[in-house]
Amino acid sequence: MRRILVTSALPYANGQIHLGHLVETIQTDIWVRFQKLQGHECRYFCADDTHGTPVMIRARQEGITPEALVERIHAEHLSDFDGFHIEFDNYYTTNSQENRLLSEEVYLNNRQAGNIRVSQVRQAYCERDGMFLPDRFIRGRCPACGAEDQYGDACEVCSGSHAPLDLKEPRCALCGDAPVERESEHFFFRLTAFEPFLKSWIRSGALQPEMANKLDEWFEAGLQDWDISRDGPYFGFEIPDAPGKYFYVWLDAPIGYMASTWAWCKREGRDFDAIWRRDDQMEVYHFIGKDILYFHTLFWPATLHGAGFRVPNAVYVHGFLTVNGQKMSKSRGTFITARQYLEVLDPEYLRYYYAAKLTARVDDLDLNLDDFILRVNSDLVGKVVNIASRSAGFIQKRFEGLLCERYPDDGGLRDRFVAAGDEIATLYAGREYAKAMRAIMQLADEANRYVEARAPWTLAKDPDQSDALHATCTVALELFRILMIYLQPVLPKLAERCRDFLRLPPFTWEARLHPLQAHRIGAFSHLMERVDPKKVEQLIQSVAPPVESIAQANAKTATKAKKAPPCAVDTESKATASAPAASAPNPAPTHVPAPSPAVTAETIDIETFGKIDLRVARILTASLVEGADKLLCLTLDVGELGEKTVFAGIRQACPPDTLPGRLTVLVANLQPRKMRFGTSEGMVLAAGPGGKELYLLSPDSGATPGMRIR
RNA sequence: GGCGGGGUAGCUCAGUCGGUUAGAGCUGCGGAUUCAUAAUCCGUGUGUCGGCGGUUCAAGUCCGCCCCUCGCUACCA
Repeated sequence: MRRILVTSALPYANGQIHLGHLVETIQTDIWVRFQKLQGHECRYFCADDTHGTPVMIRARQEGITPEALVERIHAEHLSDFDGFHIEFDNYYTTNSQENRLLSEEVYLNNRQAGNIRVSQVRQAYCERDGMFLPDRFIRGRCPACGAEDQYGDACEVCSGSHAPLDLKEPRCALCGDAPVERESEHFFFRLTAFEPFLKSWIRSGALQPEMANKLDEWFEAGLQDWDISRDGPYFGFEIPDAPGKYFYVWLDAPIGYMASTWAWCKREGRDFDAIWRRDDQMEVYHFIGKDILYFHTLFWPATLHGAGFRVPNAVYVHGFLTVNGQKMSKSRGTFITARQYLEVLDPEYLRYYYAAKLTARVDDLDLNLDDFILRVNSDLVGKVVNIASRSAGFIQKRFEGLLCERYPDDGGLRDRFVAAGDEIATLYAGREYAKAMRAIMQLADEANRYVEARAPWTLAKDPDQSDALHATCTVALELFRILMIYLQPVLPKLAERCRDFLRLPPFTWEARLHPLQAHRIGAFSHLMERVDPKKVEQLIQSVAPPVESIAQANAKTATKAKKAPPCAVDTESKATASAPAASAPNPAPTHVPAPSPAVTAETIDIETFGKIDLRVARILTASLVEGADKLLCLTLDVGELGEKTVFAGIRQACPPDTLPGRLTVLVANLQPRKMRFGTSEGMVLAAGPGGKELYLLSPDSGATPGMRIR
């Protein structure tokens, strides 16, 4: 029996779990469940990544302590993962005593070994907020191209990068004050000293070949020592012997894997040292997204090694999730949270769909919702569940639920099913789930062909053929049982329902070797419903952004440089699109909520305002939009500009019959936006938070359609 | 700008060291069947393998240039 420890990356404690996180946790969970099914001891650990500036700032904005914020998010994350049947052995938090002690130990051991050095660093400091500003918390004019309002690290317009202190007219993203330069002492981990170690670790087979190539690129470019300290105020662990200095969140985040293990060890009475201090007791594997490769394949093994801990056996990297071919983004309406999905759809649909598309490589994975419906329905309901559905009835009605006394001659079909298990196991173990699913579906096809060829419905009409009927259905249910064993890692709940129906104890991989004989099954009931396309449509609607923000996103895109650097919204999706701990710890403003209503948006000059062509418009018609529950289709009379068609997300607030004849305000020069229902040629203005609370703007009487508003 | 990954049938993807008429699943279409959640079974694909050029007896598969796309990168992890 192997002893295996598995982790998936730590989700950041600021933000919800979304379908991108789930690529990773589902991939990991399938692997873990498979190993358990094989009879190995396999433990799955994860935690929330809680420290860093974004959490601190958000807590401040919500008026609560970071600890309270982190606790609340922890509960949300746990419930989301649970909803998708992710079975952790422990889901912990990096803001724990275990994590503090381990972080200190990792640091002190490294310091003892001479792997820590101290340097002075000049940084932007905001005197009003009393803190050093991470790159993404400084905004200003790009030193290269002069573009306004750029982040401290990179320009979205010219895609150049720069030092935060080089920004022209810099200001604090929190309060708007100009930051000052201030020098501070920082602690650096001597990553450069670990190059030989890292190179040999990589060659030990710890990485997929394409990722090893990526690391070679980095080696060629030259490693840099790693700044592991941050000045207070900072939500994190204070560094020993260095008052006011804190561990950078990315130092203690992966240590959370160990902390989670430790907490579990205490609970279960297991020996932590045997797991993390020696590498002969347990294999260790990390599942991560490609965005956090750097941390897990350079810093992490190096800090572990430098501190005298064991290093992971392998790091398995997956790609990003796209939705309908596009990166996840709120403005595109492709940003789907775990919660939103669970409100309308069965989690096992998604588990299967992901499994059907996951490989051992780092390719991105596309969730194509049309494909999703077809595939799940066809494979799971049409093929697999159908086998049971079409044979159980006969067993129940004709044989009182009893299978044949001895497993009948099936021409070697069952033997082939059993034998295929070896290859399927190899595919699971190698994370080639897509190939495993294909192999299983081929078996399902065979089973259906078998039933077809034996035509039980014909046998049923002839009393003399009763034995043949009994044999046929016994075989079909046996084949079905084997298929469900193979699918259990992916579909644990369906497998459970099948076991209830077949009246079987929990499956093991070995259980496939022993056919059911003289066994009484329970009554068959629907094991799985088909995906309802209406539900998928409902999901799309629920994540669809309001028309206004579509237009905004569109306008933003239009003004962006050709190589479209991420806009604020996109940045967020990018950060969260893949995995977990991801970009989060790198203090990105992406996790700071929109400005509170008490603060105005960024100041603009009159010229910028002048670019917006606001017009008085008369609403001619207002109609409901088929298939959309928030939209109204308006036709507007805009005087000299003629008539315009606009889709407005105001349906919940404005009964369409109250609108015709009314005057309102139109943004006339907004870039037209193609929507599923037609093209929207502008946007009408309304105030309020949305939903039913929306108030359409009107001009005073006397205004006439087409008048410019200024 | 540099580097890297992609671009193969309506959709999602395979295509090993270059080699017979480029494949699979799903969809669509035609037929069969009716036990089954309108499920199943049989049959059915004339795709400029992103574009152009080159190497070769032979290229989706190698080389060059270009286009599109995603990502990495410029003391930043």
